[in-house]
Amino acid sequence: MGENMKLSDSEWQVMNALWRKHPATAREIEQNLPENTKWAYTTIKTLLARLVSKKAVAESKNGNTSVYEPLLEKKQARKSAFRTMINQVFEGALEPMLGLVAEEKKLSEQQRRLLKELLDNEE
Amino acid sequence: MGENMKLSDSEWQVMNALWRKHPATAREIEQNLPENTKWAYTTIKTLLARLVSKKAVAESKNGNTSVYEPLLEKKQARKSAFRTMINQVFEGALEPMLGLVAEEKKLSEQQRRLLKELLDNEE
DNA sequence: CGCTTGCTTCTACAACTGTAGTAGACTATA
DNA sequence: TATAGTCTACTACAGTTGTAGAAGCAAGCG
Repeated sequence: MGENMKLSDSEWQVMNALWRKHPATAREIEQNLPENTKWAYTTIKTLLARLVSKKAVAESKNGNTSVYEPLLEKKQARKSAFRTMINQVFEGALEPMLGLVAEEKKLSEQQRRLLKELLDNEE
Repeated sequence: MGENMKLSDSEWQVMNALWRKHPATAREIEQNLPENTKWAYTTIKTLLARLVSKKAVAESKNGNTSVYEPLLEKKQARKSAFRTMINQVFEGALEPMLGLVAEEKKLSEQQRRLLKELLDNEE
């Protein structure tokens, strides 16, 4: 079944908004987009239509208004994007990616130490 | 300078081959593509031309033959793809991504334990 | 009832991608 | 020198993506 779904950058924005709150109308989705994302309303509708035809989103009517619901699950989508990246960007190896994680500012010393350890007794 | 480089799927394949061995001619790159990737030679040339115009790759001539060299560094490219994914797919948070890593088959029990630990003493 | 508002469906259109084919140039070879 | 092989530079062309405008229809308002 529809697992190997490929979302474009803009589609991710919309899906993220929809996962955040759903079911949702296009207007509500608009509200849930990141601050810096300002699209014409019809742009959002276009993206939604594309997602519907991909079967990533379900559309139903409440009167004249469309109400959207994710069909694709967030976890599923994330996992698939993650795998794709590991394969394409890191040529299938987790370690180099974890190496980048270890460089992240956000980590505490504690975490960084654990991650190092994890990577070390790798080789 | 040119850091926020965006590579397409096919371009990643080419860059990976080029990083693996360089400088390289188009023929050599062809050799270094994954087994399952069989492109017409001119397809590779087209992709290389696009990468050259993006300044991800440098082209020089050896006689009549073009020789390519990466300009974009692998680590740089990886980091940037990684960041993009964290932001777009994981909405800026590392932990859910590490959660996926923890589910990976490839990890040893040992590693998985460390990763869990790392994630736990998070919040 | 005509106007404003809000939502919908269609249509648009350029840039980017995936994937080549073609024709011209040069070289080694029979 | 005619022929085959290998490059290169151009051209092609459909599908995807980003981003939206236009026009049509229903509901509330004055």
